[in-house]
Amino acid sequence: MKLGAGPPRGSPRPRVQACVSLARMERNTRQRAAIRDAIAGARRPLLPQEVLEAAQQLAPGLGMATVYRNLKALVEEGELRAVHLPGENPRYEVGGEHHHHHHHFQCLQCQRVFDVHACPGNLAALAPPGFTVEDHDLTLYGRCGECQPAARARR
Amino acid sequence: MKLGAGPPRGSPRPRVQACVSLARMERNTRQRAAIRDAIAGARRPLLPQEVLEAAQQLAPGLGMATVYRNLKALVEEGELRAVHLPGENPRYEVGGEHHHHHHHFQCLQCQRVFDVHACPGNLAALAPPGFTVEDHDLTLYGRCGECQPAARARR
DNA sequence: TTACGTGCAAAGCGTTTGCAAGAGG
DNA sequence: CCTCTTGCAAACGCTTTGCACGTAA
Repeated sequence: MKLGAGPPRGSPRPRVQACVSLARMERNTRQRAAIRDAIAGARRPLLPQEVLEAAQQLAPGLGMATVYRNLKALVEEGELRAVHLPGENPRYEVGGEHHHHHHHFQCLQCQRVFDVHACPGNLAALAPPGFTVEDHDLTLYGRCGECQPAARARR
Repeated sequence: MKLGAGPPRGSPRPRVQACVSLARMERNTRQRAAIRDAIAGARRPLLPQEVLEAAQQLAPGLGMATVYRNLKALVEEGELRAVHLPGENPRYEVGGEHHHHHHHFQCLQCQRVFDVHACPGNLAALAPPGFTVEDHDLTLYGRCGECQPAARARR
């Protein structure tokens, strides 16, 4: 039962993009196009390994290092978004700057993830005194429309 | 800029504890006590590395492998809870089954994580129609009391 | 032509595991 | 005394990086 090392949880939370060490990736390469198309063509956030497999069909010989380098660059450019779910490796989906603040819903039965565009808002009051709230992440868990049990086994 | 491998994001969300392959750890060892005390004495979820450093003061010679083995066992026994924050390595805190529902706050400056005992509640309305909400995870981001900019460094 | 991007392989890092020595009961 | 637990080091798996070749512009 191996799990392996995780993703780069290193970088804490790049809320604001500093202008340092940006891997711009300005050239239009065959590999870069394949990676973008692979993600754009998926209906769900993809893991790096899934991106590799999908993009390799468009760009044979594509290597994992290139996938990681481009994912990182595309996220920095705002063309992609990293989707971090608790306890899960990061996935990647399309979503630019103009993509508004939203949250996610994960079905406890089918494990699929959905966007939730509603937001509870003003959560500043929840923090302890002396703390300043600047942002938040919210993940809802439950059952999606397709996984509603015949009866209802709420908790 | 290395980040390193991540934690075992493998298991999605162990809502219910299955009775398979439990690493019981039934003996009362000096190391096990040190690890439990280290976590119980902290006011926030600790990273494995932080647990090691704290527990080593109570049990010199303690190794990281023992920390991981005991963390895993204590979580399986329900004595500890793993705290998964988006894009972060897992942290560990006390909290059995009877431990009440709460959330977390991560300081964008010092990266430490604190418990938030408040809860916005009734988030069921946020989900799309036809979806059933059973639970949620909420993470607040901002600055903790000690990291308030110049102004006042409370607490 | 020339700097940037790619591929490969090796390094990094957090986590897990094999194995022999150590300790609880 | 016997088994479970520990500590060390190697193994693991995902991600990053060094370097030389390939290629967009």
